[in-house]
Amino acid sequence: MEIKEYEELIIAQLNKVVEQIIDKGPNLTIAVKKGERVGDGISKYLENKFVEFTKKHEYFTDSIASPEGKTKNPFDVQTFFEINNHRELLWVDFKAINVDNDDTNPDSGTPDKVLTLMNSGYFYLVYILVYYKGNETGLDFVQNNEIFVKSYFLKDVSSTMRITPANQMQVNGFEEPM
Amino acid sequence: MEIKEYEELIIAQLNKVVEQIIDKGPNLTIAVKKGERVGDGISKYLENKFVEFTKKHEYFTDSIASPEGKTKNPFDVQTFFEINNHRELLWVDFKAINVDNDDTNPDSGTPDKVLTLMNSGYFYLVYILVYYKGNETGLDFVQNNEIFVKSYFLKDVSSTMRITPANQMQVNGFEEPM
Amino acid sequence: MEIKEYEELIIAQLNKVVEQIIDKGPNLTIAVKKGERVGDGISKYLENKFVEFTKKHEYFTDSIASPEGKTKNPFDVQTFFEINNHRELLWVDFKAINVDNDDTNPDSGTPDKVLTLMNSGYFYLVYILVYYKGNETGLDFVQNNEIFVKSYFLKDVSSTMRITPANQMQVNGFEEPM
DNA sequence: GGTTGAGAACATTTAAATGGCAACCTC
DNA sequence: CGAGGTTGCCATTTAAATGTTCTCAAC
Ligand SMILES: [Mg+2]
Ligand SMILES: [Mg+2]
Ligand SMILES: [Mg+2]
Repeated sequence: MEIKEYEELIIAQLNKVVEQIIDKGPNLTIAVKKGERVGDGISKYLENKFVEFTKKHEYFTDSIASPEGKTKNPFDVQTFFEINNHRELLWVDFKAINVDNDDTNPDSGTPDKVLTLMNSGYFYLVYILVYYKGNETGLDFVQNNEIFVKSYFLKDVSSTMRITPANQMQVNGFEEPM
Repeated sequence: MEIKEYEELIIAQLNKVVEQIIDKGPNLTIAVKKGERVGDGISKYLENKFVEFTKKHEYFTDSIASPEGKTKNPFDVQTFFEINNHRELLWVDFKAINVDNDDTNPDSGTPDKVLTLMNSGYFYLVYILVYYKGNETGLDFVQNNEIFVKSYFLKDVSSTMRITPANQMQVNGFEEPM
Repeated sequence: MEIKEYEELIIAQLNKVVEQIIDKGPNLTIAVKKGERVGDGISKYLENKFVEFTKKHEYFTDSIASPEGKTKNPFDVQTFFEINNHRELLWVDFKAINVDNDDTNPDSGTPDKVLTLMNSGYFYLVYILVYYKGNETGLDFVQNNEIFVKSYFLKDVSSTMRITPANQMQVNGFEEPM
């Protein structure tokens, strides 16, 4: 299999898992007041669900969520993508975007962890973006450009990516990957 | 009145307002999973209550909460302390500390806003610390060293205060002011 | 001395300082792609040089550059113009214009830009325009209509001008608008 | 005198928005 | 061509934890 197909398969499978999570539970009871940001709670929800939904999966194995209380953990989910005796480690970073706000440029991880990951022989850091809106009692996952979930690899991030003084990669939440 | 007494009166009155808020509503329905940080939601709650509780107040007037959606606003609450025809503007910054966590060193505002405030002829930036713990359905405000609320002025902050690369003042949440 | 002459002298002296800066270093190693803007970098360069070049100066004293990171700072450089025991505070704002970009038009376009800003409530005293072009390794300062530097003297800063707690400039204001 | 442990002090990382400004686009 | 609005790009600020390093005291 070509590398390109292989990578596309990973992305497609990740999208599918998270789409299923959203499909089974399209709203959460996490309250969102206007202008409030609840990324932390949404991420924890998706992390746990991801692990649950990949307990038995055609491609993903050994998924773990970011450990409780580890507020500086380098991944939200770690999982392995397995195909034809090849086993690829993935670090997933969820981004939860409130589409009622004007714009967003989330911190996207320290660049240092890219090195950590590569030194351990792996490569793939993946962002998974989800979109939401507050309602009276909590929040709904919603579509952006007709999709609920957008996954892409750090290696494909837009060239407008930059490093902030806090040593975080940063890229606009609506910027297309390459 | 001496400056010292005057300042002590401000602090005592601030503590009293927030103690009353907590007394009337000692728990919130904001869910706190272990290791999660819900400072944003707690701050918004306290901001609105502070405004409500100082609508008619012996000392505080014209309180306003941080405007909705302004995620970069320099204060959580702005209020005026009035006594003997003297009117003092205060900028309040709430800090919500989860006592189940090991430690905390919250970002405490950009140092640049100190100059902004001074240029406009004012001086008093106040931190108001509250403590909480998650429970099954939400959170309880709790005591730390037998107090629910600790207020102090930026000018009295511990000398261990430092500036982070993100241009935020930082100080340990349990550090005593001078 | 007439006001008009006085103002012309200030402008002439400002132009001279910046012309000297450009003369001593006619190119920078700041990379410029077409359509990109590097105003920030050029401004920082000119600010520091301006302070350096007016350390000992016939007319300018006590020059300071804008504090690092303060985007809301009302000036790029603050300096004092001294003549005959008269001391005038000047706030300088640099504008860097890439002549390769589509909008650039000599003479009339640029002053309009400046007036627009002024009408929208900005209050800078002097704008100093410099022109540049990208090259292979960085950028060159260039002439526009045979001049390297163009300064516009806008209007006096009223003594009632101040920065409000909401971080806005205000003239003749009484209460803080939010 | 060196080692260990504890505590203090500080650095780093995590959650995601708004705000500013030059360049571009449209009429 | 000019005016006005929009877009793209980046900087800054906001929510609060853990983790590392240094210092000092006790053994
Ligand atoms: Mg994440
Ligand atoms: Mg606060
Ligand atoms: Mg400028």
